[in-house]
Amino acid sequence: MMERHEIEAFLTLAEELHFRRATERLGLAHGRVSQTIKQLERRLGVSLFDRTSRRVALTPAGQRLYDDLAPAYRRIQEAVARTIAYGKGVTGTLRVGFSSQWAGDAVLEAADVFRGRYPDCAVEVQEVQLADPFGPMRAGELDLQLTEFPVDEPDLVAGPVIFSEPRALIVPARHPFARRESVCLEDLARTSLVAMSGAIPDYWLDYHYPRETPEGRPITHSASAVYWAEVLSLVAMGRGVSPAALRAAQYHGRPGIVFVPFRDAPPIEYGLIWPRSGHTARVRAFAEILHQIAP
Amino acid sequence: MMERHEIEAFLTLAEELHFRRATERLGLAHGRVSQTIKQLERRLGVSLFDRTSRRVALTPAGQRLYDDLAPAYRRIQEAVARTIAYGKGVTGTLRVGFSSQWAGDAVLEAADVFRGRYPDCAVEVQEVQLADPFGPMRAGELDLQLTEFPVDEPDLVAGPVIFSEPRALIVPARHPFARRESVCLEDLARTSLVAMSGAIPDYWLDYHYPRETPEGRPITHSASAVYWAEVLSLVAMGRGVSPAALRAAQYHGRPGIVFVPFRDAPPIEYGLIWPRSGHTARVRAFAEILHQIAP
DNA sequence: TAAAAATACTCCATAGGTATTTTAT
DNA sequence: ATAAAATACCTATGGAGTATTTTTA
Repeated sequence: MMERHEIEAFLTLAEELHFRRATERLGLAHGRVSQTIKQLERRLGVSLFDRTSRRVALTPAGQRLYDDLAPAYRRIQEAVARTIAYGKGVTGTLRVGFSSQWAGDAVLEAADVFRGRYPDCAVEVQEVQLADPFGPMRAGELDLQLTEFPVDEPDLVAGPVIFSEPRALIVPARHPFARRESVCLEDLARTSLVAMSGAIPDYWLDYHYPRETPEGRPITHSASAVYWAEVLSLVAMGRGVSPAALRAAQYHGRPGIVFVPFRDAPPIEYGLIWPRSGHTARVRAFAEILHQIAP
Repeated sequence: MMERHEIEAFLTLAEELHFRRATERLGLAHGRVSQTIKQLERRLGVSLFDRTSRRVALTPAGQRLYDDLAPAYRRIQEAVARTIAYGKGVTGTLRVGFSSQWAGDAVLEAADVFRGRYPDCAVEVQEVQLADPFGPMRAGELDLQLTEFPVDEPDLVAGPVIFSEPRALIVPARHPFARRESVCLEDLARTSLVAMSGAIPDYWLDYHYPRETPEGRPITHSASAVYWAEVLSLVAMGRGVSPAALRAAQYHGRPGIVFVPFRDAPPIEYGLIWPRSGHTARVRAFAEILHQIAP
């Protein structure tokens, strides 16, 4: 039979097709995977990889073993994870929120994996309005939320950044910027912004809808909106421009507006937040999955 | 994750529900399974078995782990076995013969298992006429044959006995023996035998259709047949009696004949034979399967 | 009190680390 | 000439063995 370390060395090498990378992925010392695979091949009596010092490829026998082994081993890993989860109490219901469609996509994908791994724990996913980003969580309706950073609230904890999105400026189609390849933050001084409003902390508004440029020029705000769709409408009506994630173009594209990438604005960062008193096993489990699938 | 030895200890204990038996089945020293399970439970953070010194039972978590783990681990074992088989060259086509229906049943059952375990090796099964038991093999048409012993041929190898069947005497329905509960070998002196004929060695005929009883009385032979159906017909016509496996009654019962068990004849033994030069990996693989499922 | 599981302690096989050599482009 | 795989050798973790103690029906 195959030992755990042999299975992992084999599967990893079969995926990487590169001894050094496989060894590093497994966190082992140089040469270890080479020895393990060699020993395995000796014992099974088949060569599993064709290799020179420049190229590593699966033999037919190796390919077949990989096809059979990979799903079975994954099932074992999941079974063990479920058992550990059972011990840690990953049961009940986990309610996860998201505040933009692309964050929602990531959450739904993670929820699928989560449901497979922890069948005793239900997951409910719901959207959170940007106008009141922390309301549902403070009302106890959410355990976890994937949302735009920065978040700095005394009763909430923010995890590490999960992913980040380049920023763009949404401008009316007839606006002079609409024909540009890109804009820069200083350009904001020559326009006025349509911002969000609602139960949003000042530090968040200042970050996403600044009042002055990096060089200190003032940025005027012409209008504010409670719903995201309102922002788009106001921009389309020529009432101003609005910064947003470039990726929003794919989700909220409509006639009358154009997305122009920023060439100097830092990307918008997205991460998980949860109540300070709510760092439960289910929250940790979901956060771990999201972290694995996000990059 | 779980190490191989942990998986095997867990699965075996889950099946035996008894530490000593599980330990013995695994061929380990006393106490080893206890320690392994304890360590596993500590690491997973769940108790997998409820146990006193009198009773061992799976916990719900243990039951779930078993249900998930057992099939996945079996798949890994099969994948590894297939890979080893591939290395040993269990590929191509294996042709297996049998010389009676009940041997055929065993061969077909083994062929099913074989096809699952060695998908790269085809199996062909065919019947061999008793009148020429070694012809097809000598003609190169068969790699392996499950047949009646004794077999003692210079160019063929006989493996161990796979199974054996009690003997009976087939008599005409109107024959005085037909009403008996059983017959003995000495009774043969008072009848005459319908025997097989053909390319059959003398030692085989003498064993199955003796010329004298254990006490030395002569046994007359009244007729001979080339096909087994012919033997039955001749007996039904009252031309004589014929020894056979008692189990033949279930396969070849027909009006006009009665099967009467022997109370003193040794059972007929069945085993595998193969060409002396043909002890290939496929032959070994099939023989091993047949040996496992036969008893 | 007897059968079974748990525990304490020892040993050694081997997984994993470090350093060097070989190979192929 | 160089990057990568193979090899040689060493170390130490932990799997397995032996002996003893604890538990419960």
